[in-house]
Parts: sequence; C-alpha cells; structure tokens
Amino acid sequence: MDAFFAAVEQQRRPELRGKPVVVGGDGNPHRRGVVSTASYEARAYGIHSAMPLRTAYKKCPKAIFLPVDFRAYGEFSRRIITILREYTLLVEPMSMDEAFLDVSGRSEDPPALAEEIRRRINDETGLTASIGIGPNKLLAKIASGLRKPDAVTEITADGSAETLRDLPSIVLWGIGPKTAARLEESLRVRTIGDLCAISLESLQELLGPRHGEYLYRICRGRDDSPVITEWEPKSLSRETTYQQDTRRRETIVGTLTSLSGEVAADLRQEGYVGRTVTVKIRYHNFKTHTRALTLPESTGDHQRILQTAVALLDRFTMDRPVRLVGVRVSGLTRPPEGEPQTAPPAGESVDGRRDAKDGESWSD
DNA sequence: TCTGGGGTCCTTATCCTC
DNA sequence: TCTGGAGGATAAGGACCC
Repeated sequence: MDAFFAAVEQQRRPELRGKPVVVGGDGNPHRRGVVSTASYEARAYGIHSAMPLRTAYKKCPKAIFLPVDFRAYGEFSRRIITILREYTLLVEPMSMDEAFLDVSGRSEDPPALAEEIRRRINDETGLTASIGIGPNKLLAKIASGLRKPDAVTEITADGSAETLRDLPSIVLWGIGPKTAARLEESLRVRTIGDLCAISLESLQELLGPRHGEYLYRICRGRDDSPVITEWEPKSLSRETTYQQDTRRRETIVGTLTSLSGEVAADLRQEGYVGRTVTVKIRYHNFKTHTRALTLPESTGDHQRILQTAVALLDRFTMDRPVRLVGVRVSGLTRPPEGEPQTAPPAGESVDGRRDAKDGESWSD
C-alpha cells in the first residue's frame, strides 16, 4: 500500500487530502517519536519514515501531525487481505500494508490479474496500492518499489539481470545502511551489478558465511523462499521510551511492571508461554544493552515475568540516565492441554507447595 | 541535537557434556 | 587422569525489516 497510514487518515478525513500529513508517535511533534508514514505531500518537504518527529516539524511546521491509530489501519488491512484471498489462499501478510501472493496456480496473465487487484483495492477502500510481479518473492518485492504510487510493475526471469544491474545494492533485502557502506568501502560495490562481480568467497569473508552466500544468490535474482501463509511468533515484547531520561530505580521498576503485564496479556491472548525473559535498557547516549535469563520452566504469568525482569535490572549499571526500557519473552511454546497459561489470581493458587519450597512469594 | 516499537536472524563468546 | 574436539544451550550484541 502507498503511504498506508497517512493514506488511511486522508481517506477517512477528506479535509486532509492534498495536504502534508505525518503519522507517528503520539501525534505531538514536540515530543519523542519518529515518523511512521508521511503522505506524498509531506515527502516533498524531505520528510520520511523513521525521521524524528521534531526534525519533521522543522522541515514542515504546517504539516498535520497525527498519532498512530493501529486499530483503524488494521481494519483497512483486513479488508484488503480479504480481497487478496479471493484470488488465492496463498497469501503471506508481511505487515499491515504489504503481502505476497503466490498466483502461480492461476491461469490469467499476471499483469492483468495485478491490474484487477489494484483496481478493486482502490474501488473498495479508496486507497492506492503498488503491485510488483516476479518469478519469486525477491523480484516481486523489488518490482513493487520501482514505480510508486498506484502502479503495476513486472520483472521477468529473463529481464531481471538487466533490471537489477544499475540499482543501488541497498534495494536488496538484507542490505541496510551498514552493509551497503561495508560493501562500498571494502569491495567498491555500489550497484547490484557490482555485487554480482564479487566472488562468493570474498562476500563470505567480509560478511560471514550465511550472509555472504545469501547476497551472492539474491544479487542474481535467485530466491526460492515459499509464500508462508501462517507462522508462529518466536518472541513477544513491549518497550517504551521516556519523554525525559530517568535514573530513578522506582520509575524503571514501575515501567517494568506495566510492560511485564502487557507482555503477559499478549502471551495469554496469543496462547503462548515462554521460557526466556530479556530486559533491554537504552541509556541517554543511545547505547543499548540487554540482560536475559532462561527459567527452568515456561511461564506466562505477570508476576513471574516481573520478578525475573527486576532481578535482571539489578545486573545493569545504573550510573547513567535511561531513555528506554523493554521486556521480552522468547522461547515460546503452546502450553500443554489443560494447564493454565498463567497463574490464577492471588488466593487461588493451585501450586502453592512449589511456591513455598522455592521461598518465592509471587502470589501477591 | 536527534534517533519508536515490534519483530527476525546471525555472529560470537562461553559453558557444559559427551 | 589429562587433553582435545564436537556440539548443544545460553547470553549478548548487532543488522535488518516494516
């Protein structure tokens, strides 16, 4: 979808159409937060995703700044996914605004099919989409970004080498700013064509065996990854950035309490328990550290997660102001049939003996 | 001076067991 | 008893994606 969050806001509030709209944070450009999505009108001022809201405000003070309304965007997303599933059940949602479709089982001409899907999304939601067609996910994804907005673009197997050759290496999945810089500095690689000229061994020496081999394949347009219609999460987490850095332990413990509760609620809702608890601390200078502990058994219980998180907090040096605190639970599994995913509320413990033996009182 | 939040995967180091 | 791997689990950090 093109500028999805901003486009939804402009769709449901017609007075915003044609104006620079910036969606991000809590909608206050004087507080901490970054741009999630900028409308095309806002992009004309140099505003883009991941830019600090304060910076965006300096570039265009008259832009309309709005908070992120995930619920509203999720509704549009579901409507779009429903349309897509009419064409194939092999739909892999990548995020709220992006999905892969495997239409190799359909007989239509792919561009005609894509054009029909693009038109139906527009008719039924008022939003524009850009669709890429390719012999694999990698090339379809690149194609979708070549012409935006509201376009259908195809990369064929035969034409892929020529199409890719002069594109900057950073358009490839898995090459970000750091890797692009390393490739340029060490190997004078700037385009995908440059990358194709580098030996497998050189790439692996620079970037490691896995990443090197991966880049060697994708710069040639090779990708055999399947369209995955559903997958299991590996971790669930919550984190928050303070509006002002803090060094008060009570404040941080309070934050850990609410974050742990939110993670526990997510675990319960999604039907998982997890074994490893990780606490993340970002200091005022943006240095970010984690401390993790793997428990003897999985849990989804708020108090157990919180107790572990507080113990982990004590392993950080609290000599600098903190700007972000996070809690993550990983090593997720489905709890065994018939067992509660979380401890029952205080006074209803079914497992009091173990609590007493361990000397742990986390029933309150 | 500024730099969100929710994820995944990889690399490296360390410890432990066989 | 000592030594050296192999290999799994855990922990920490980093790059990347949307």
